[in-house]
Amino acid sequence: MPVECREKIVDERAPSPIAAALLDHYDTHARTLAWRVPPQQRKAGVLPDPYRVWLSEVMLQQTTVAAVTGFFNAFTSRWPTVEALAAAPAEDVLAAWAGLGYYARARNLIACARAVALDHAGRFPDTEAGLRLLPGIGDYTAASVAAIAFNRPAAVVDANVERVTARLFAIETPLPGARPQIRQKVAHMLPPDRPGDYAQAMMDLGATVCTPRNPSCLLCPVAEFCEARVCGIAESLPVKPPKKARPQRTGTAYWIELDGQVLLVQREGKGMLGGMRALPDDGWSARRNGNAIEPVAGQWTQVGAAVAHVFTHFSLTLSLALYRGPQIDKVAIENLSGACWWPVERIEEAGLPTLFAKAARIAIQHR
DNA sequence: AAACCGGGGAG
DNA sequence: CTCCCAGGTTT
Repeated sequence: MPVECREKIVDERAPSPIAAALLDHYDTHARTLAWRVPPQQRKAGVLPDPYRVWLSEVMLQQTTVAAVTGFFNAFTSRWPTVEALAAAPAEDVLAAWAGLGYYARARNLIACARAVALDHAGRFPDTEAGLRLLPGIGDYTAASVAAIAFNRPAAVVDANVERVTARLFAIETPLPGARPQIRQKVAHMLPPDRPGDYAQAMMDLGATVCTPRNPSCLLCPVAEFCEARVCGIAESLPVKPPKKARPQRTGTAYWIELDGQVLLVQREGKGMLGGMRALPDDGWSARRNGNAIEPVAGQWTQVGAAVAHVFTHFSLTLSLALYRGPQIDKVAIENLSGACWWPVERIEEAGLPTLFAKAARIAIQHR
């Protein structure tokens, strides 16, 4: 990198002109999102409901705005308050989460709602440290709820903020090693009067302008301060560690239908798709292929390579086997762990994760 | 520090 | 196809 690129563009001791420019841009270009208060109210100093901020932040963990919006609206319509969510049966909440992924979030969501309702009289802690103690709330979520819902001066660092900050200061240290430096920069620029808007302004910029590929530097409100842009290296930042190869696994799921009902199981509480309803399967996992052993003896019809599905750390080719009889002894089959019969006509309401929802769709076509 | 944990949209 | 997303928990 040329030496002149190392010169600081901004005097870090003064109130940050970067933050000021970000806030100005946010005031006119903020995204309209379901969990935000309307601009009119926001400018009048109205803060959003902490329950809605928390719920949105948990849903948004490693998940795009587009994927979250429908789930957020469904959850807040059905459970308008943290007390309502805390009082809901866990299986209802897990079923409502089906399709959103990372199901440990849903399990922690329930635990957190109940902790807030029972241990905190239904009020979310209003400090970063207090929030950080709750299940499913890590450094990022604690900071974001503290800043956005309570206007606390917390440094909010998500993947957007990492990218924006790495570029602004031309930080070439690979992630995650660069995080302490990034956090320091974010904290140093933080405007004490508007921490929540500052956090959201950074995230909006990362989502709409300072994008991973083809950033729109010509439209960027802080382009004049951006060291990476000056050096022509914006698109190459932040530097990320190399990804690992994804193993390919095979497995089988089993469709056992009798009298208009299909046999579902509830998966073990932890691990892959933990706690979710599912079709019985042959024990496939990220570590190994399934054993292809049918759960009960009988006549089966194979639907080979029915579903191709990609998880974070492995790919799965799921075969499907349909039971053809003879009539199953219901008492015997119900000995399968977590087994229950579910009406096929209401399969959409079972809350199957996407993998099994795909398999069910194929099974219904082939029965 | 590294592994584990979903799913979908963008390019 | 590859990349990445308002990360947290566990080992």
